[in-house]
Amino acid sequence: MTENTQPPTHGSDSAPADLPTQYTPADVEERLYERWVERGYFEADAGSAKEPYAIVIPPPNVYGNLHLGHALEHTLIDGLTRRKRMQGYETLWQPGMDHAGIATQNAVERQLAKEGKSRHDLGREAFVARVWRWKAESGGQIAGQMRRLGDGVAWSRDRFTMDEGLSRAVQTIFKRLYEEGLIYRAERIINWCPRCLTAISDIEVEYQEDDGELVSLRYGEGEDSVVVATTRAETMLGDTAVAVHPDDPRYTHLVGRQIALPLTDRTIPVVADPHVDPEFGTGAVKVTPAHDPNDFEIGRRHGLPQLTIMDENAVITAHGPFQGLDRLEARSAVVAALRAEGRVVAETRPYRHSVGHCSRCGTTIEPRLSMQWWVKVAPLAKAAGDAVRDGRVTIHPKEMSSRYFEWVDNMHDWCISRQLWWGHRIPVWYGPDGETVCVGPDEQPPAGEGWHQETDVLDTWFSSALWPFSTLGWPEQTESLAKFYPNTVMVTGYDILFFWVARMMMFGLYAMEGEPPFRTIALHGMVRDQYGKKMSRSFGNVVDPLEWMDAYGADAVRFTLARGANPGVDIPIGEDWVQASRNFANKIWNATRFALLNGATVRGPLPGPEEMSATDRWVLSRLNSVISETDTYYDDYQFAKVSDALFHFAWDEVFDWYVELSKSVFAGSAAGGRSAEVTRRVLGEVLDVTLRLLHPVMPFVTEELWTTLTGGESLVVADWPRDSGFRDAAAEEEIAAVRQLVTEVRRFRADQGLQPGQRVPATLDLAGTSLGAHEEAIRSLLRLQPAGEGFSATATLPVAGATVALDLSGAIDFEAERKRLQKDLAAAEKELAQTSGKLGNESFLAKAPDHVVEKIRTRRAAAEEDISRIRTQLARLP
RNA sequence: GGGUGCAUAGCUCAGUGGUAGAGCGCCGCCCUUACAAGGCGGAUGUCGGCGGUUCGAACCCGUCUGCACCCACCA
Repeated sequence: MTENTQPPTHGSDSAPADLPTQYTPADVEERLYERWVERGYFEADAGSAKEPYAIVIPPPNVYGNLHLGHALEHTLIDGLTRRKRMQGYETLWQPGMDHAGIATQNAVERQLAKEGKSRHDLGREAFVARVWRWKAESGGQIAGQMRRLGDGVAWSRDRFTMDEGLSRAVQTIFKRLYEEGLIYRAERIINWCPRCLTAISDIEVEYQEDDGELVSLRYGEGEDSVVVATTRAETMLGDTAVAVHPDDPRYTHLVGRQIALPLTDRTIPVVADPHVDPEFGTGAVKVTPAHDPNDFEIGRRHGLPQLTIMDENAVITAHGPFQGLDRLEARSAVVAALRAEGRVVAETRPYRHSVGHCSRCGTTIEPRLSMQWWVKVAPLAKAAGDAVRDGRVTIHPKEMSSRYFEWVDNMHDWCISRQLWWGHRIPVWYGPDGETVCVGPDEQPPAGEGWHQETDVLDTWFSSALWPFSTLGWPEQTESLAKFYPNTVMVTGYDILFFWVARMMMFGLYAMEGEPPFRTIALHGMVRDQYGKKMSRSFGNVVDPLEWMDAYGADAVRFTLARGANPGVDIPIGEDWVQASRNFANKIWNATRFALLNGATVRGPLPGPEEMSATDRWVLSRLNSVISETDTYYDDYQFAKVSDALFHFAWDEVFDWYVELSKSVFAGSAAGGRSAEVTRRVLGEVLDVTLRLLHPVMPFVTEELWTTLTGGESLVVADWPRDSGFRDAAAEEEIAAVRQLVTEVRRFRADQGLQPGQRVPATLDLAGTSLGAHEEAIRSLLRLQPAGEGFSATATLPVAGATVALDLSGAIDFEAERKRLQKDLAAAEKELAQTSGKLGNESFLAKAPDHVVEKIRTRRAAAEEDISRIRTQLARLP
């Protein structure tokens, strides 16, 4: 590794030609990642005396693949942890995966379906064994993708929500909650997915506007009849009442009476319930307590029977002609039957309304009465809200807090039981005489005739909620737990604020004696396509990050994502943008290559300010500003700004100007006394620091270049740069003047149609400016030739206090120049008028702060100068 | 029905009171010996509409319009 670390000597022909002219990610990524892992850089030592910095990975679903959203999340987490590691923290990026109960089970069931089998053919045990086998393959894929991305995770600590330790954690907390009455079993209306055949929680239901039909039905006869409306006509078979508002005069005569329910031989009561909105529809509501959550509540209030008319497949079980029909078939059949009886009032009407769908399979949810396990969330949610309210936990960006509170403050009890096979089986045993025993991790389940374990498993988010401490060994009081809990930051998408973040807060605070699971929640947005559209399989705009990494390298993908990552805001990304980042990586590569070819070095102390030229002092002044800026943005999770600041500093300042200005020094033509030695050292310094600053976001290309440039061991364990405090405003101004001069003359050249490479005889009068030292550099950048004998200027440009006289050999296009100058003059005159207007305004002078007035004065002076300069130039034109 | 946010260059977005910015795209000229995945130069905006506050508004206030998202047990 040290062969190519000797900075080559200037002028040597054996300069490091071993660096190819283009950066090829495939040549370095795998090699570097292997090296990092082998050397254990990413492992975290719980026994270390260093201050801890811990982030847990939002565990990817084990059955899945990493998509761009993961790539974003991992880029941000990796960036944060790499920087902190460089800053000397004991850094843990905890890896792991989630068993993703329902999603994984569905995926494996689909697989089985292809073989013509169902999970019931295998039986529970064999099915679960099969999922485990599949987990081994699929999980390996995800790990591979993470390595490709460069994720600096502590692989030795890899965890899985279903592994033994985490299962113990689940059992432990379940038992505690159960014993404290915070977990209970109750029969209620739940969201039932008739395809997945399980209950799901409220947040697993996605509401969509669906087209349905609203049917108005007449119940009862004559005076005693009432019209109700429904979009789910089949549920009328389970109606056990009609409800009206207590104060509704239209129905007072009916309250308490029985009316006939069509299609059945039953009569049902009319009840008065304040829940009914008299303004809505007819002001009368059919009540189906077993199939609608509202009706369930009304039924409870009035002691109504709960009549279940469908089975778990949403097939009608009620006897009669509808038995055996699916709910949708039954819907039209019921409407037809009612119509035949003249019960349908007016025409049915198309009706767009919000309908719940299973977030896993899209099937329409069927509210269903059933016995389930619940977490009583009120006390837990209260604590979770308070931790943010009192500032123990901070949410970034803070606007997202309101969403968090909205949910935490209005949370209903959490249905945690799932009628699935893949997941943590609920540790409760039922006895022959109706006993119920909750079994802790180290306890033997009750033995004997008639005992059996609950068949339901837990909601997958139950174990995810323990993630920040279960991964650290809880319930054991491990060294890791002591060191890395609470985690420093939770980096995740705002879409799982409710699913996951709020629940980690609840369980973390509960299990860890009031210590929240993390200090800060940093929320990122969703990755979208280049037009800002959501990526979805059905729309066909989903991108596999691996494809882009193959084509442009991991750094390019990472940099693109980071550059778009404004806190909490969605991130559009297109392939063009990844290309642009790849170009940036290549630019860094070549700038470093240039530096190496010219003997840039990091050895030896940095020369003192007095030994350096203004160019050197300028770039170092800027460098230190950028270090400080980078820190500020990182500490505020402003990844877009970090990336943007570094991009512009590196490209626009270092590569475009410092490197260009140094060329004349290396060419040995710098007459202004710039020392090549000093320049080599400063260039080495600037690149060294810039590569360090970029490393968290672009780990591969920076590592490869930095080790070559400095001979250092690795950027992963290198020190993070510190702002030395060095600033040189005078040098910054001086270089700004050089840039202005060069740019303006270039513009003139371009306007005159001069070939960029064409050398033009010229004199450069820098008297009266402080730019004397830059003469050679300016000449070289502007392709100016020394003016020989008999030089005669055809164009003279006063710029930035200097004068450039050029011999264009008669090629000058005076008209074009006159036009341009006139345009500039107009702009300058407008500026003068504007600034003069302000300065002539009493109120402005009286009320504006001094620095603003001063600025306007400066602008006016500049405008005046410009005007006289341009007039001079115009006057010189023939 | 509530809540939050957004409307700025062709596209995607920064910019919270003092001369309108970036990336990509576009136009022109160049293979100038680190890089054509490059260099240099250029064009482009009534900062969604209307009012108000202010010496001064993309920015603060009101209002209108159009989007987006979240929450909610509207038959």
